[in-house]
Amino acid sequence: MSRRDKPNMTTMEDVAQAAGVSRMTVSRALREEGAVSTRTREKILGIVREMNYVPDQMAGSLSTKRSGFVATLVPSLNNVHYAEMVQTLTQHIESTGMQILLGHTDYSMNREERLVESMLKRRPEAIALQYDGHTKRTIKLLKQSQIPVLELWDIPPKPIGYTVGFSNELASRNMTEKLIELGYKNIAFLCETNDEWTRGASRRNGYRKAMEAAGLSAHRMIRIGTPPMSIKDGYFVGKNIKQYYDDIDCIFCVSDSPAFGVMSALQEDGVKVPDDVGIAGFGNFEIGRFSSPSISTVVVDPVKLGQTTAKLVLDLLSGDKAVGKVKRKHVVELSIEVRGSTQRKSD
Amino acid sequence: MSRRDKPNMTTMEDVAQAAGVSRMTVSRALREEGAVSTRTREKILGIVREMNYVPDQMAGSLSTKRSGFVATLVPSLNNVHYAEMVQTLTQHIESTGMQILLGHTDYSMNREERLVESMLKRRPEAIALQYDGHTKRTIKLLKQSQIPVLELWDIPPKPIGYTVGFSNELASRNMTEKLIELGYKNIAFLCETNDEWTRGASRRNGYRKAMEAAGLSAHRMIRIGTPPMSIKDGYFVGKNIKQYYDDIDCIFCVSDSPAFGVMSALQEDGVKVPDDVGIAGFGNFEIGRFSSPSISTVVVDPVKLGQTTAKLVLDLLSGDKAVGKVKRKHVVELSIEVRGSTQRKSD
DNA sequence: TTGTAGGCGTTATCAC
DNA sequence: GTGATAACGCCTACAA
Repeated sequence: MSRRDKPNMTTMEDVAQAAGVSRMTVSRALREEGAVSTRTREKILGIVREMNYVPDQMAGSLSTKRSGFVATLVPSLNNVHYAEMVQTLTQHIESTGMQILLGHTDYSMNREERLVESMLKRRPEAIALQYDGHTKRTIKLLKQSQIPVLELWDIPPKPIGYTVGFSNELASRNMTEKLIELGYKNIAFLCETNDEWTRGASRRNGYRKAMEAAGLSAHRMIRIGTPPMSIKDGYFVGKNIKQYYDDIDCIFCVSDSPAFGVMSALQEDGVKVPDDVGIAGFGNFEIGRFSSPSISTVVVDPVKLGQTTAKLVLDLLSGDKAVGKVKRKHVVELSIEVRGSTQRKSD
Repeated sequence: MSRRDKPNMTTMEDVAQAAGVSRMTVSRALREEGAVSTRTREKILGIVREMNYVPDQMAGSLSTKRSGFVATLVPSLNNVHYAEMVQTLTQHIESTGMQILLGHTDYSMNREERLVESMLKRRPEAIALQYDGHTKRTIKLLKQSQIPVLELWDIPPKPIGYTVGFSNELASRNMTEKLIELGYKNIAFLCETNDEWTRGASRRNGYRKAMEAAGLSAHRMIRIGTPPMSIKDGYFVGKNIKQYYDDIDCIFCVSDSPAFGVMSALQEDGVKVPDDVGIAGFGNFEIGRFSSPSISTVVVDPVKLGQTTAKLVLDLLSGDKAVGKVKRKHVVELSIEVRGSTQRKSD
């Protein structure tokens, strides 16, 4: 028998016997569900503490059909935004006694599919995941799961259920317009090669549209590496910038990390930022706030996103009659922050 | 009835009926547990896919007494080290079909206690958590839980069960010795005020011992803020350095973040790093690698730590006869990386 | 206020 | 190779 037997995991029955009552009374006492005399309850709670009894929630859930789980999928934990969002979400969800079941997809739709399936086995009461494209099967599983599905960050073209996010395309377009307004013309866009990453695609589109709307050429597209793009990727591009285009006056990067990398490389080679070349990023990462010059960026607010998501989940699970009327699309605002890396001396 | 009824969540019984067999056969087919004819199995698996049946693992666990969970607690997700460690651990654990149940303590022992209790309700098969002091009750709960307890990162004075980590004190001592070797004498130590954070205390001790061993004074202790210490905290100290001590020639910081902050502030005020003042940090964070100058630091390897932890967990759960002989203390090596911020011109 | 009976969805066990 | 039955530990529903 390869199975580890917990010889004497104390059970509710044990507590009941020690207290001289039935399991039900213990169960009630533990859940502060009115109908227990104060005396009995106190006695029971005393014994519970003494025995360090910890109820088995799996058994409870099986009975109540409420797992107490909210499944959450992010592309990566190793990313301040996702980490912060998850922390915020967790705090709010935990305050109601529920727990987060967390997974990271590594930016892979297939891994996402596997994770969705394995999480669904835990019968979460809701699932929140980043929209970034899903496999057919993922979508089918989510739809059949009978639970609220929340897609986060980017706003999907065809949402499965609820949505909390913003338009990457719009944000990118706004930033590009800002750069144009600042006087840049030969703006390049730096992003990943991997098209599976639809977020990158949205941002690219925003750039392209802004450029075209201003009568500028959007052909300076530099693509390298796979998401998430790193400082190193940016550095490489910076060091070899001439081999891409030699008339660039500004580089808008799909994230702050490569933006920092590009900037460092250019500076090492004597290129002045922002005077010779402007640099902009996306995400408001620490490294762009504290670099010199600091890097202009699109600011997302992961805490806000986490709060909005939490509120939405709790509303949906509240059992309220009004659930049917919960708004399906929730928009979190973005803002553009212009910093030193694009503070061009007027020319 | 406030409870959401999943009207028709398909169950194993449904699959069984559709396949014209009993639940047990479905159960067996699903778990590739030998005794099912190939014909039957294929038929069943076909139906399972068709119906998009997802087994209820809570029910399964109740029966097998194996939850398939490994509980993991870290102080914060918003920290590259912990995030990376968790990702590594997750990947290894997932490959065996188990899942990570993750929580963050926000560096609070009380929050840790609450989390441990709520996780224990899920009957995890093992629990891995950062050692950083525990409440009495936490320790009691962990001991009674009957599952392997792994304390990570720092090595506790009195381990509860297994240990994977390093000695913060030793690492800090080594770095301080290195700084002395580089010619610094009036070395200050910058850390948090909050003593609950034993890691900070260990690092402080290492510094003190190295200084005293070299016949130097360890009185230049700057304490500010609560963990985790931020760039901002460091920046504040840098800006007001004269109000602390005016003869400092080197500042060893409890982490790279404040190290970066101190350095930025000093540089803004015309202090040359490393020539006037050397700066060292702890943790090998990105910001210290890419600052200029780059910041000398103690390098920890979260991936290694995650791997070691995963292997240990899997060994312990393997049901192998040799479990009794598994080593209890696992050490992950640290290294000192000397960078620009302490490359003093010989004097 | 408390207790009894039965079931949640799965698997262990033993019989066929 | 397959099925019937009895758990797993808790909670719902109803009875007292």
